[in-house]
Amino acid sequence: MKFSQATDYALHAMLYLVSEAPDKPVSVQLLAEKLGVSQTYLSKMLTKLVKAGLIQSVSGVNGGYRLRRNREDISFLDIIHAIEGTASLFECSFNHGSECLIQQVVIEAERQMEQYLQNKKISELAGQFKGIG
Amino acid sequence: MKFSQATDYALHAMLYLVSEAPDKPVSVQLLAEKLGVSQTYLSKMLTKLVKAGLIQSVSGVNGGYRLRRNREDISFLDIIHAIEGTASLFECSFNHGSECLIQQVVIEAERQMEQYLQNKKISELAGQFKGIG
DNA sequence: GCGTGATTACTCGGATACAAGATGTCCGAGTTTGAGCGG
DNA sequence: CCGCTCAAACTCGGACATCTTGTATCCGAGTAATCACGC
Repeated sequence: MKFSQATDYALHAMLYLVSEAPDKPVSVQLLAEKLGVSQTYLSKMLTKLVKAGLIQSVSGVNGGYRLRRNREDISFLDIIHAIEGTASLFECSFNHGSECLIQQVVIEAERQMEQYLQNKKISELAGQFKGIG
Repeated sequence: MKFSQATDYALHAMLYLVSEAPDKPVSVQLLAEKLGVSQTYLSKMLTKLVKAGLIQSVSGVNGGYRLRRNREDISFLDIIHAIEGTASLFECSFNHGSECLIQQVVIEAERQMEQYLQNKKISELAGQFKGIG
């Protein structure tokens, strides 16, 4: 039970895009260099963000990745869900009827966390962004 | 990013102890039979619960595991922390100064979830407990 | 009946095995821009 | 100067390798209650 490092990468990459390049596409190479991670692995995360509709890819020379939606609309939860998936964090493996009381409690707790992450927009941090390193 | 099945086992085992056997020790064998899981694996979880101080082991014949604390005091968070560990769910892997804004947001979200789980006691479900299967 | 030892029913911990997921690399294919070159 | 071709700079996707973690089993050691047995 831990957030993956991939989520960490994705959040920082999105913060960079929102802060430094609102409309110009940024290449994986540059982004990976700024974050200090490998291009190929980072590109996998960006692909997921594309599939989630958060950013779009621009192919060809001078291409790269660019924000798709309005910067104010992108929440932490959007990014986390794009990488980690939207499946519930808890699934009861016993088959007691249809509903497990324990599962209901844990899922409600999860909902508390997601609600907070939903209301928190990545753009709120953009002003204080001073670069990655 | 998912709760482990071990946590699922531990929560159900604790619910059983709180509901059905407030003071008599229950053997791993019986508990595993009730839950329908392997004894040896379940015993690993129970060991963790012992180390967390939630239950105590009674060795020898007619031994087993028994609640240690007051049943009303045991929260979901206690059990989850005993199995999953108390480490933060998110750790920024970049070294920008000392504090990462992204990390602060995620950790605050995590705190929201934990607060809910802390206030939710396992004994609240005991009344509606109808057995596992 | 009573003490002593053996048996039994438990927990405890380490070693091991296996599968799945996270992390990371490599490479070939497709796409767009732009430069070079011939007419 | 125009149009064609080709190279370069990108993304995209699959295949692969590796490492960690979760899941699970097995076994030997320790402990306490109880049973058996001899006195």
